[in-house]
Amino acid sequence: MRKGELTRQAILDVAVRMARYSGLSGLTIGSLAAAADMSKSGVYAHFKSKEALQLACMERNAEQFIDEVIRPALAKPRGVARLQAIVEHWMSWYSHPGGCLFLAAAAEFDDLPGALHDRMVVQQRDMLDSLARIAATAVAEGEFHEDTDVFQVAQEVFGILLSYNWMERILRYPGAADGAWAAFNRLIDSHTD
Amino acid sequence: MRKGELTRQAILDVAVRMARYSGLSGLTIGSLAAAADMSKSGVYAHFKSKEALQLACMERNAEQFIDEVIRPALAKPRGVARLQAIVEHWMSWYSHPGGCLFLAAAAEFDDLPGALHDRMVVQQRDMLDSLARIAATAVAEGEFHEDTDVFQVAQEVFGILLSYNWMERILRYPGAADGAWAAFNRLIDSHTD
DNA sequence: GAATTTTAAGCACGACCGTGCTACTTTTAT
DNA sequence: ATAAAAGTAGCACGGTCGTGCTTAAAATTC
Repeated sequence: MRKGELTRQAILDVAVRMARYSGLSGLTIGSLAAAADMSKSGVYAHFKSKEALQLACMERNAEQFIDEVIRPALAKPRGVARLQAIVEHWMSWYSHPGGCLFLAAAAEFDDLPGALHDRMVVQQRDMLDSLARIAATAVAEGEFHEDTDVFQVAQEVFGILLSYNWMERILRYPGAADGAWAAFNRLIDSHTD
Repeated sequence: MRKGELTRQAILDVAVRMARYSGLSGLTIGSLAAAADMSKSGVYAHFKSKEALQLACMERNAEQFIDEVIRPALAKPRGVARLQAIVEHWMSWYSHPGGCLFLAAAAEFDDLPGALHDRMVVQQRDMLDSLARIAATAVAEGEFHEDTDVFQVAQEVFGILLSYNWMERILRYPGAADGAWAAFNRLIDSHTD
């Protein structure tokens, strides 16, 4: 019982790493088995279907995101410092080899029905909510104006992150990070004055 | 000779529409043939390979983008008005059924080598350059400060567009458009004051 | 209208897909 | 140590993939 869970996690680690390159749909059980040094049926037995495997990848990826982005940010003091911390770690997150699986999943399933789509939307909403919640601490601490729309802040911060991702890893534009921080600082200023 | 080109274009129209949902990798010749009411080999004969078909889709999509986004913007007077116009049409572009093929391609090929990746990067760069070039007209017209970094503006505008796309079509957040325009206006203000 | 080129379908190929079943080996519990 | 359970591989299935070749129909040119 314990051994099984162990290899299951090992498989998932490989699967997530592969899916960052090929996407969740591009992931195949055959190539995954080869990469994990197992037989196809050996891998398959751990997930009752391909869709279950894909969903498990999404969950595993979300756990990693929490570990690498959310938790480090929550360790910082509430307010702007925490907001800056999450942006910082988020930018590092984007530089994972193969790219961000959240973004890949969003592009893959954005207009297709199904369980994968639904889970993806929930995860995206959770990520946005994390940003909004942290922005709210800046309001509570008196750093942001009382009437700040924290969802607006979340949307704009997310935009900064997304365009950073594009400029950095697709266009390989050297000024991507500087540009992102400049935009971020102006955003903060406009809400603190 | 003429009839062939005609059906080729018809096939491409269907292909692009399908690829908006499934992505360029998810597009298969079998399903494309079915959707175009042709045999697999009939479709295949118009493109010597799957990769060629995918590249042709990218080109066709780019043409449409120029027609629906770039050209309408260029019809507006140089400067902020033109910048606002391109954002407006760009936002409409994103609401195509299935989503934006540029974004899908970027997510699919961002870290994979090959001709599709290379073409995708060029197209993304062209889009960014269009934004920067229009921002430059705002500088030339004296609306933006002399020392404005037009690539910085392009990056930020692109971020606004990307996050709008996410909020609107994935999260279905009703305030997405308002949020995007609020961010846009603040961006303009900070460069004009 | 005849000759020729272009377009499309039929068909077959090897490969790989997701999925199950069966049998054997390894791990766990007694 | 033995019995039970869990994990893994082998193998086979129907299906679809991209790709080519061959042949009939259609469109174009003379």
